[in-house]
Amino acid sequence: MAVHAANAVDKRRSLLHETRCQNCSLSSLCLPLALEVEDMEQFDAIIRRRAPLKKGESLFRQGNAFNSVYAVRSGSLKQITTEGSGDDQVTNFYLPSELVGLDGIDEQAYPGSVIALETTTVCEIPFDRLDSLSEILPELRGQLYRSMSKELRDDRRMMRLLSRKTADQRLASFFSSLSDRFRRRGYSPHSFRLSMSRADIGNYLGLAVETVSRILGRFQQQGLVEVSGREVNILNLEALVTQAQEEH
Amino acid sequence: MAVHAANAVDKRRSLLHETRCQNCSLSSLCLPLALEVEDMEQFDAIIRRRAPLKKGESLFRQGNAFNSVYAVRSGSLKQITTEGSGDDQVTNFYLPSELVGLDGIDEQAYPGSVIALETTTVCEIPFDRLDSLSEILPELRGQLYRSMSKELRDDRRMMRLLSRKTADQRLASFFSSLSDRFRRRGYSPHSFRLSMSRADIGNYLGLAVETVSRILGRFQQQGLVEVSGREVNILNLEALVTQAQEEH
DNA sequence: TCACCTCCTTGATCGTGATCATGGCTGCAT
DNA sequence: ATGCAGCCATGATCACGATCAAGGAGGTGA
Repeated sequence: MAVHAANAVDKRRSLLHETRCQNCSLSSLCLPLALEVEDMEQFDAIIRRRAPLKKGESLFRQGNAFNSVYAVRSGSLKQITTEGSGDDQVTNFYLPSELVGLDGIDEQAYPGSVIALETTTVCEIPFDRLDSLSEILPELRGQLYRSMSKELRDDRRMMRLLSRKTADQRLASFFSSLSDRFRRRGYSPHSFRLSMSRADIGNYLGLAVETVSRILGRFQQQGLVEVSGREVNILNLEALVTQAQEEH
Repeated sequence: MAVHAANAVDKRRSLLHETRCQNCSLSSLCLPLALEVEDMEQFDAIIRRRAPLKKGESLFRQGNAFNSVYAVRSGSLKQITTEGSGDDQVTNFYLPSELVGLDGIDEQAYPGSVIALETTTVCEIPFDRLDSLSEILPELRGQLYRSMSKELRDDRRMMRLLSRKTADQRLASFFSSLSDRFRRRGYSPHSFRLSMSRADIGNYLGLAVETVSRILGRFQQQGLVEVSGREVNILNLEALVTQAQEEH
């Protein structure tokens, strides 16, 4: 009987192209990374898989009630916060294994819209259940604290970038950071495809699109990268990292 | 016997001008805000009061091992992150009831130095004990999540400020935000003393000191504020808030 | 009282990156 | 093929705020 029920669940999951945390290639980067197998099953049980988002679709909109956080499974998304009329700001890009929505806990509403940059799948994690589970799984709780803490650190780095770095340094930072994030996820750190437009990049880095274009052109002339549309080849990561960290 | 021990503790505390969370005027803003009386006693028990910091002294330095978070009790502090040689960046100001050090959890080291801007007292909260206590006190855990989430939201607001706002808007934002924070803490939202220098403000907002000075002068001419050294009188908070939010 | 130091203000000039304007490229529908 | 739309590149000009320079205000110690 219990077996039947379990099978039914499994069947539904496989129909939706879903797998379990235990089999997920991202489990070493994702929230349950510190969990033992039996604990991971408990965690897995609270997760809701969602149908893939198509490019341009939103996971949620700014102001929607906060119920869940989401772990990116594949694809990528951007977070956009709007203030007043038409003044959009890209505040984050999310890659696989990253957690989306943590900034909505406080006000019980999402402070920005999150939009898929390509076909993207996410795992939905209802926050009240995550919170309850974090009560009995100290490792999970610790991981949640660490995730939020890391996001705080990253934000501080971003503030430094926005307030003290030149346009060149910002782009160098952006590309070396992307390269690093891809590397950690097992992709090539040298060759990848940007899922976001130049406009998104510029908006995120506090630069005009034209500036992004011009500087990418210059980087290419300097032999740092090879860019063709959204295909990127990093030729000299070393130099890019140096460039990103240089004093004015 | 137990009574004696308790008295001894009380005595030591009062010698150090310390009180308990239960009597603290900030308890409605601080971490234990959601706790019942008996729970607050448990929380109170893990807190270590520290001798006041004098102006310019540091609570901890960038890179120090992370052991505790701190709640500001009185006074104020700034967080500074240094990269390379001499490139300092002020990434935060902390006022009473705010939590310091949450961004150190992830790497078990503080990502920036935190320095008193005036005579300042803090409550030290050892993080491992806080974590343990958050296991049995769901309200405390929730409050911790909310604190971090709020900081994330504030960071996003800061990013928007740094990447899209003019110098005038940044200062208008800064003053209206300060005013609001003072108001919430029961101080006058119209009249207060800045504990940070113009240089600190400029650094924090991504502006040169000269620009800060000039714009404050202009605000004064426009009748928005009255500034004399570090004494601030906000004459037209309304206009300041509008100014801060205006599209370019 | 004076010298000294830090913090702040004000003026003049310069440079980075925004803005405006245009044209090319790519993909897509018909 | 053709037209259209979104995205990207490049050139010309402009403006905001940085930087350089100098001087004033206020506090502190000899």
